[in-house]
Amino acid sequence: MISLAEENYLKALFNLAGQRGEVNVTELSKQLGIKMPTVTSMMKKLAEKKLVYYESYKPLRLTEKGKKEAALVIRKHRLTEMFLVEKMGLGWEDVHEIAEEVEHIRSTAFFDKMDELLGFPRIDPHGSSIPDKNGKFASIPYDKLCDCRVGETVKLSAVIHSSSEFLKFLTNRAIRLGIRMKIRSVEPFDGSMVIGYDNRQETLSRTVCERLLVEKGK
Amino acid sequence: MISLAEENYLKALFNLAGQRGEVNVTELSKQLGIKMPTVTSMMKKLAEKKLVYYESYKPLRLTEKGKKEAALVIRKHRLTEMFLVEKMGLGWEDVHEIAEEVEHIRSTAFFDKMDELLGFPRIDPHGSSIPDKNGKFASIPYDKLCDCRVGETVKLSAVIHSSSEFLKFLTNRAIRLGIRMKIRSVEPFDGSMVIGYDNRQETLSRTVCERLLVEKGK
DNA sequence: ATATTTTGTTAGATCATCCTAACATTATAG
DNA sequence: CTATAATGTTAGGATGATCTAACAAAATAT
Ligand SMILES: [Mn+2]
Ligand SMILES: [Mn+2]
Ligand SMILES: [Mn+2]
Ligand SMILES: [Mn+2]
Repeated sequence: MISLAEENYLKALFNLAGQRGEVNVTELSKQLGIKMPTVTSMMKKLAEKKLVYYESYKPLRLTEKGKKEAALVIRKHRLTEMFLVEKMGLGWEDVHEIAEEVEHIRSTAFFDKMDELLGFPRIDPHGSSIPDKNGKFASIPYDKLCDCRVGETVKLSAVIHSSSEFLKFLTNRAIRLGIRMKIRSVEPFDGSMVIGYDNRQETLSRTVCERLLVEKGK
Repeated sequence: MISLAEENYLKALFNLAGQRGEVNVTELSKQLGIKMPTVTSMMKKLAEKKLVYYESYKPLRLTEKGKKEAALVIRKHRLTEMFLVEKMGLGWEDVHEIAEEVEHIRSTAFFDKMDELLGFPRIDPHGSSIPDKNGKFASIPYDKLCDCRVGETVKLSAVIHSSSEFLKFLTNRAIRLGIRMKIRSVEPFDGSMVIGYDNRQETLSRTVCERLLVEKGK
């Protein structure tokens, strides 16, 4: 049995593990807002449960079992977000906090029903992929908007998971998933971009452009 | 802040407190499946928080604050059950267990949205009253089916909250809220009743009849 | 190559929730 | 009105999840 606290550690490990699949204690500690000694001792416990590979002073890695369990929590989180937006009419900026709690509900029937009512969606309201029941991801390789060139037209497909403030900022500018954006210019000085979409134009800071994931040639 | 465990104690206290409003440690312990010494120490904690009146060897009573907090948990529980049945298509026998977990979600926006989507229902799928946002109940005085006389026709309005086995038993016999039941006869021997409803007739044990709440002259 | 900084671990404590064993009080039955 | 049974409390301990202070190892800078 995996506790609520353990589920949050697994999820954070999964989300922080990049390509290399390695996470530092410091990073994980910051992500969770939990002090390092607490993280270390939890890592030892998760290692006993065969969910994490742990060796002193080495980076943390999830085992296959750990990855699967993490993916199942992420599945519950993202299905919840999708359900809250699609079936309950909440805004994409309001659902993450609620999902952070609902993801720990144990009843699989509850989430299976959400899945069914949603028509088995493969992406959540922020454009992230929803793992299947076996914890398998269908990950689409997006590009960051900030890595695109002047003149390109791209489709906004996902936002890097973030605060409700960021999502409200986007909503205020009518920036939402699916829109086509044309890169009009890039300020070499600070990396901010002038973007055209719909019938408008906005200057977006580099910080913003790093969090917008797009598909080229779409 | 009221913890998940505390919420469960408050809810159990509220549900066990009859007219007299008093609950024994033994009863509460049995209801929650938690040993008596644990209950005693939790009562001391809830007393410090002004949620319960506690004196050694005296029956337990909720304070007004305790009643309100309990009612708010019950509100979340019953709204959830209603939502699961009405908006998600689950059976009335499947929702209690899920609601037992969902009731601890802290987001009020989540439950307010359910309430709104349901059109501000006043009863849950088992016929129990849903408290309002201030924890106020509109309690309708039901009669137990077993207290009705031969020849009476009554409307089934609620079932005393119970196991999914009981609810499946009722469903298997097409017994659901709203049906009219006519008491054909009562077996003096064991109190079982022969009941006519729809176009059928069933003999229901006293145990069953004690759990069916009806309205007379409806 | 050493000194300093950053990162991670150990030791020891707290708090919440639960338990069992032993004891105390209250209620009930002869 | 005692003896017994039922009910409730105290004492002491376990586990899970967290913390701070002190120490150790690894990385970095001079
Ligand atoms: Mn989220
Ligand atoms: Mn969470
Ligand atoms: Mn219920
Ligand atoms: Mn509960």
